Amino acid sequence: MTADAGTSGRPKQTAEWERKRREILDVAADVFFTSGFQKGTTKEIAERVGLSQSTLYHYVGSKEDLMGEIAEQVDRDFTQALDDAEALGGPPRDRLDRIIDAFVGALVLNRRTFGVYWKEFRSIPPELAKKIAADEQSFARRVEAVVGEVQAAGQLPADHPTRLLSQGILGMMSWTHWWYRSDEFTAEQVAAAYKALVGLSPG
Amino acid sequence: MTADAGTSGRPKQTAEWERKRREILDVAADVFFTSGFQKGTTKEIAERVGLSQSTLYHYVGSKEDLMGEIAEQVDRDFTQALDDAEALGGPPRDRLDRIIDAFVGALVLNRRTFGVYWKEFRSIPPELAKKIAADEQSFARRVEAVVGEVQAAGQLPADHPTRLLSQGILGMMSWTHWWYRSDEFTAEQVAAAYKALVGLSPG
DNA sequence: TTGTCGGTCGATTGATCGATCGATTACCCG
DNA sequence: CGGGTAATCGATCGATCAATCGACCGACAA
Repeated sequence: MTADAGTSGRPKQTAEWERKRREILDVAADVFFTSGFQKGTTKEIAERVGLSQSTLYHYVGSKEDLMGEIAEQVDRDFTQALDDAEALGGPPRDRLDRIIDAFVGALVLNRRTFGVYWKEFRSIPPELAKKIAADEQSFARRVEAVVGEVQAAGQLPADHPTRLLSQGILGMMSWTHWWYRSDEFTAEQVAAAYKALVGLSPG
Repeated sequence: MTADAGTSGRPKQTAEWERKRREILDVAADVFFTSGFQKGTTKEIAERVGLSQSTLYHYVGSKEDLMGEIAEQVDRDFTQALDDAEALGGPPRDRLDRIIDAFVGALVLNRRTFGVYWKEFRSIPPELAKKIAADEQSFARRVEAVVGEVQAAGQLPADHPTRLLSQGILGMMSWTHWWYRSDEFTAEQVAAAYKALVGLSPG
């Protein structure tokens, strides 16, 4: 991936170069979010960054690479949020509370990036997609484990499969990307409502 | 849309013709679901129905039309499910119960079609997309109204915006299309778990 | 038998777009 | 100044596909 290591090496301008790269990624996420991966053209991305279409390829190996890096970012955000939420320990219900806070927070902060991730999952380079799918599954399993503990503690209905309750919670949160507009509610309000909805203590 | 009423009229074979049309729509939904609207080719659709790419155009006006009709189907399913659920009346909580049952039921029954609807919403012909977006909004408002009543009845937390609770429930249900596999759980199990999760009486 | 017409196909067209190439300019180091 | 390298661009290539066109076939009616 990432047409890395050419023959003589990549530019040293790591300062400005990396900054521009970041900008390209951001713009790409926005373009893919509004137009989709296939319809969003490299020309549009390039021009919004102030480059010609061909110059874009000095910063990026291919259009697919762009998608790949966006997905990797989301992947990292997922696990980071979960790690943070679980690091503090405490009773199961508190951990689930924090997972919801962290997940909703991350999602609201990067609505477009997360949206691209879900809507355009098929456009991720196959190799990378495999790894990311595995990560996502392990993510789901970790959440499931916490939900299971909450059930055992009697704070969620125990007479239903843990997997279903867990998927319900994950879905509730994930779906936020579909309707959320930043001028209506804060991430905290959303998270608080979700926690209340599943019978957890409000934020 | 729907290159309808040409000059002299469409074929009379309404029997076989309509049957083939239906088959094309089904296959298209499947192709779009697995490959996406842009990547899924008319050639693939045609061949899976047993026609040549060009012959497909005797049954369909354009690729966009296919997408449009898939979306209209989902649109109808949405409102149908809601109408059915509300027709019986009764206390708010019962109505919300039935909405969840109906929505999850419809979604599980047509996973691929619903998935296409959400992932490829941008590919719906603009004119139609406007109408469908309006329908979806009115759908959301109707659910919101019921959720509000349930809150008023003290069966959902009242200290959170109705809209957020409603979106949470809708999201939980909608997301099902992302992970659901028919060989693990039935629609009833899923619906029951969702109802329990939001503190409603189990099915 | 012959004419019509629905259904079918292969070939082609036309447009879009990702990616490459060669040339030009700007910048830094000696 | 002057050589090298990064960054930029315009032009172009090559591939993909939706959509059209013209021809053929077979059923059914007169």
